[in-house]
Amino acid sequence: MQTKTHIDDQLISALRARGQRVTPQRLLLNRALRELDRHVSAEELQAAVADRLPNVSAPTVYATLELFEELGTLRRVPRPGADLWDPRVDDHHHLVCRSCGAVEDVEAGVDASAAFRAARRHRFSPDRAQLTISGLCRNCRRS
Amino acid sequence: MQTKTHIDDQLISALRARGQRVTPQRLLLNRALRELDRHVSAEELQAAVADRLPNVSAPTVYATLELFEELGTLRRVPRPGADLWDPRVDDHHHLVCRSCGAVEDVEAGVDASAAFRAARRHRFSPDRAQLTISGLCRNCRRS
DNA sequence: TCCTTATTCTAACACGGTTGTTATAATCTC
DNA sequence: GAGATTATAACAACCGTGTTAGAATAAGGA
Repeated sequence: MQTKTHIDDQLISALRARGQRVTPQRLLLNRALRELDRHVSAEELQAAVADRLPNVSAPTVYATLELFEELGTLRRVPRPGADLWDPRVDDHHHLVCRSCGAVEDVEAGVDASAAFRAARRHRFSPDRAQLTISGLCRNCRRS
Repeated sequence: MQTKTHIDDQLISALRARGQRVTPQRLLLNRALRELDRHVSAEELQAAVADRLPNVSAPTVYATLELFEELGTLRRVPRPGADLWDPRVDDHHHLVCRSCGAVEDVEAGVDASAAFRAARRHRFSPDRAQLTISGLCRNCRRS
C-alpha cells in the first residue's frame, strides 16, 4: 500500500516535470481517487472531496481529471450518459451492463498486438487498447 | 450489394416478429444508415433523412437507433461528447482519437474468448466484445 | 371502415460538460 | 522574505446531447 505522502509525491514530481503548479485541489482530488479506488463519475468525485475542501468547482474537477489522464494515472471510461474514471491503469478490461450502465473490472489476457499493428498501418498512433464487453450484469439478467 | 427492397424486407420481418409496427420513419432511417455506411451521430442521421421526410423528430431518431441496436443491426459506439452509431455489426474494432474524437474501423483478429469466460465467472452475460484503441489519428499526430 | 393502441411530434426539460471572466494563490526573482 | 508574475480556481452563464410528458397521428386488426 502506498502512503498518502507517496501518492502526493508522485503527483508533485509529475506536475513539476511539466512546469505545472501544485495546488490543494489537485492533491486532494488525486488522494480521493486513490482512496475510493473504483470507477467514479466526476460528480461522485466532487462530492467525495466536498467535506475536506468545500466549493471545489465542476470545471476544476473536469480539468483535473483530464490532466491526470494526460499524466497517465487515470483512465476515462466512455459510457452513454456520463463518463467514468478508472484509477487503475494496469492492463485490465471492462464489463458494461447495457441495461443499468454498471461498469465492472475483469482480468483477462487479451492479445491486442495484431490490433496495434493494424492501427499503425492506418497511420494511427495507439497508446492503449481497451476491451469492452457489453451484456447484462448479474442484477439485470434476473429482471 | 443488398437492394433497397431487401433492406426494407429484413427490417419488416424483424419488426413483425416482435409485433411492432412498420412506419415510414423506421424504414427511412434504416435505409439512410445503410446508404451512409459509416459511423454517424444521431444528428447527422436526422439531417440525412430530412430531405425525404421532413420533421422527423429527435426523440424518434433516438428511439429508433436504440430499437435497431436491440434488433442487432446497429452498434452504439460510446464516445465523450456524443455517441456514434455503426451500421457494421460484423467483427471489427475501433480506433478512437483522443484529440479530435474521430472513430475509424480496424480489422484485426482479437481473441476475446478468455475475456468472455472471465465475464461469465463474474455472473455477467456477455453479448459482444469490442476493442477500442485510443491514441492519435493521422491528422492529430502531426499537430 | 372503424377501433385500438403503438408510434410520432412538439415543447419543455434535465444532465453533463464547457466557456468566459474575474479573483486567488503558487512560484519566480530579487 | 517581499513583491511581481502568471497559472489556476471559482462563479456564472452557457451549450449540446439526449430525455420526458402529453396530445395528435396513423398502423394493423376486426
